[in-house]
Amino acid sequence: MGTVYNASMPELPEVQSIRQSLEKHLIGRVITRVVCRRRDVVHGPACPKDLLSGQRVIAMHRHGKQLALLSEQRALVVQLGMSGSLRLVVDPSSAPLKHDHVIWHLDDAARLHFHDPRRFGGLSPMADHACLTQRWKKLGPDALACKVSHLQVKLARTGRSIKACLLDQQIVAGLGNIYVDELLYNCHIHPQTPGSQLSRQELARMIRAMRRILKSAIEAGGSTIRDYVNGVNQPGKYQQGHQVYGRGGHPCRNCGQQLGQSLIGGRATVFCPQCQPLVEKAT
DNA sequence: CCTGCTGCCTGGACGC
DNA sequence: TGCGTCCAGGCAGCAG
Repeated sequence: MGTVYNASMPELPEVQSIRQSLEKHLIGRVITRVVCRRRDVVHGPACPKDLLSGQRVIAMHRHGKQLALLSEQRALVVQLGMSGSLRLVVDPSSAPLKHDHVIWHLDDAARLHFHDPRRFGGLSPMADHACLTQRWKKLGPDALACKVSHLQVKLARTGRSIKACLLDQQIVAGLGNIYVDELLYNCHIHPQTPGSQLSRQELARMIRAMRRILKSAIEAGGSTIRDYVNGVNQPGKYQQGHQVYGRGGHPCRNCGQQLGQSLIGGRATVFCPQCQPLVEKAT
């Protein structure tokens, strides 16, 4: 293998796995106390009530890569960035880890720890549910619910590469570097293809592939690149399904040609030059 | 408005 | 062994 990656890189499937693993432990619990060990991971106000202290968790939602804990009145958005995780800690004697920045104490004696060594993630308190709705309205639709017509409209007049477009959370929410590369490989589309050049048919194929790939990744519990685990310490298995990510310079599993690696849309990008040719289209 | 680029941040890999 | 350097990437902010 080439580069060994050292981050969990939570994208939609990983965030969904975390949500699914935590939901049953958190919903219905009252947060008795919140300990904020690093103020700067909270964006905006960080009073105990902003972090849901004294409130009952009534739901856990997800949009794209963002999670939200909801109480009766408020909400708290959790963004994992690229190294963030949420961990349910049941053993009352276990000490917090070095980068456990926020700890929620629950009424059943369990705790929820927000851990984020690189601090690209963070927490955003929402005064009410409407604020959360408004925040998520600014993002594109969740990748699992994205419609062909939406992509067609958003990409119609853009000059950006399809890779940059799919990474843009305002166009579609939930994809990161891993799943965009996997998706484009699956669809035989070169990552540098201008977004506006894709036909409705190609976009329809892309959306079907997006759902298929994300769903199987969720079923596999996400991708564990190095140390990713869901909320209750289980790793994912989808990394075994990766066709291109982390395989730059290795043979394509479809045609055998060496996979190319370059910087596209500001990101390290792996693709097969033979299976994903850059098609020049007359304008 | 649109787009691309920079910097934030840590720790694992690698070279000397 | 230890130290310095590079690199990964989501996202906000900024410049052209």
